[in-house]
Amino acid sequence: MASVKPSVPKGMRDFSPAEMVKRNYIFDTIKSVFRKFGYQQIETPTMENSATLMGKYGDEGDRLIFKVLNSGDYLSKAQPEWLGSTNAKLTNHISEKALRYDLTVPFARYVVQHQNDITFPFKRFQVQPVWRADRPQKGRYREFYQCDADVVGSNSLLNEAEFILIYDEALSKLGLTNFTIKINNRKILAGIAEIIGKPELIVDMTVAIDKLDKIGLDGVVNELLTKGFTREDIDRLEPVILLQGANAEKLEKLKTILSASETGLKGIAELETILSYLQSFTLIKATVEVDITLARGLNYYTGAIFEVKTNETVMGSIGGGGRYDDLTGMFGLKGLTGAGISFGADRIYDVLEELKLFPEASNQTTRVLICPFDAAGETYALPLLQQLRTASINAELYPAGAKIKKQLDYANNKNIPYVVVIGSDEVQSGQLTLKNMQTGEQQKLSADNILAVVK
RNA sequence: GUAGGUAUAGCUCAGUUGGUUAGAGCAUCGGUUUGUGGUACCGAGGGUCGUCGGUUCGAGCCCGAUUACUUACCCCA
Repeated sequence: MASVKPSVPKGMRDFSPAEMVKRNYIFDTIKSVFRKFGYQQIETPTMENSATLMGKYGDEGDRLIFKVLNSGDYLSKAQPEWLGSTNAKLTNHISEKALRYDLTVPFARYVVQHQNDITFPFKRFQVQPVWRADRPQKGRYREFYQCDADVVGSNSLLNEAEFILIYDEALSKLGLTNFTIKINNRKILAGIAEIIGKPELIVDMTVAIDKLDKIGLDGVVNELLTKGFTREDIDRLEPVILLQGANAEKLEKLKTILSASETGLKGIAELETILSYLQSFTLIKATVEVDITLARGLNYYTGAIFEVKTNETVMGSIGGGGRYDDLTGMFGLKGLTGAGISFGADRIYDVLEELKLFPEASNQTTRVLICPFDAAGETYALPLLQQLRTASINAELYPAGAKIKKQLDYANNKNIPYVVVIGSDEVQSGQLTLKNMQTGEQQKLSADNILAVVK
């Protein structure tokens, strides 16, 4: 067979042992916080039926879904007219499955499919990879992990307040000290579009004002003009998007501006309720900021929306979420409300790496390496090896036959702190040589004493 | 979908206005040291210079195409 240059597909990555230790540290931290707030873990399959996914993320989203080719000789069943039609239609015939694009839609499917077995409100979390056929760039991959927590069947705004507490606790535990949880409400955005008199352009409006801190006011104005807004519309919009002040202050001003919009006022009231819940709790490190320009792309959000940004480094958002009133409606279950949040674990990894926030000890896995000089030493070492493991000490035995130099190199590269050297002297005397790899000190000890020292 | 950048050893990269046998560091293996690592010294293996074509007496270098990777935009975690 011809040798193939080893490589992985675009936007996808291998993870080394050292990286996995750090990744698991992030996942474990987030999961433990989810559990603390009463969320239970589920998993869903890597692939969903295309029909489950398609149409849930907008046209742009559909384009970014990885489709999986049918098995078997699908072309033999092909009809001639398929080839003449659009790409999308042909795809429907030769691909019935697709890789999951996020965790929320599969979760909605799960809830509807298992509704009879679920006690509501149902609080679940899920940590799995998702795939997007996007152009990769910094902080964007084609395969990446999401850590989602969602609750369905409860319209209480306490859930939203708790999401903020979850963000605060998890990110603080990971060592971040300066991050902002931005909060907005889709109803407020709808109210603004209503007041301007262009409710049908709400999506274009939110996409444009979302870019305020990126392209500035002039950029936003230009984009709005190309999307069909007039000068007068923008004049009315400008005071809203430039709103300054403390959260309560912003909401008071908004009440005046949106006084004619019932929807808008409802959105404001919701935010006020969430903020009042938070007054009974103490946040560890997070700053909560009402940000009217926060939009979020997904079109199924209907109430509160969140986005988390770190202020210590340049990085896109590291988390987001919101409330969606009718996600399960797409699968035939009406009237079930839900809300959820997501952590972008891969981006959090990049941030912790950049800020050097990973704990130092996390790159040790094996605690003791036994280095035998010969086969006799190896045999002699076996009972000690088991004793160490029985005592819950991570231990390994370097197979006999290699030079000691090579064995110590191995211990070095794996960051193993203790080495036990066993040669003919040790076998004869029963006094084994224990070497501390950090200090270089050696001492002769019995097997029992070694256990006590390395413990 | 749009616009740039890059492609030379396992990895990170040098390589002069186009000139003879393409280099370094790291990594690997061996040795100095037959029972002791991280430092030092000596040595070895490893490259059809992404691919195809063109210009030229001569191309790693110039030109064209192509593929892959990458950055930014759109969109998004």
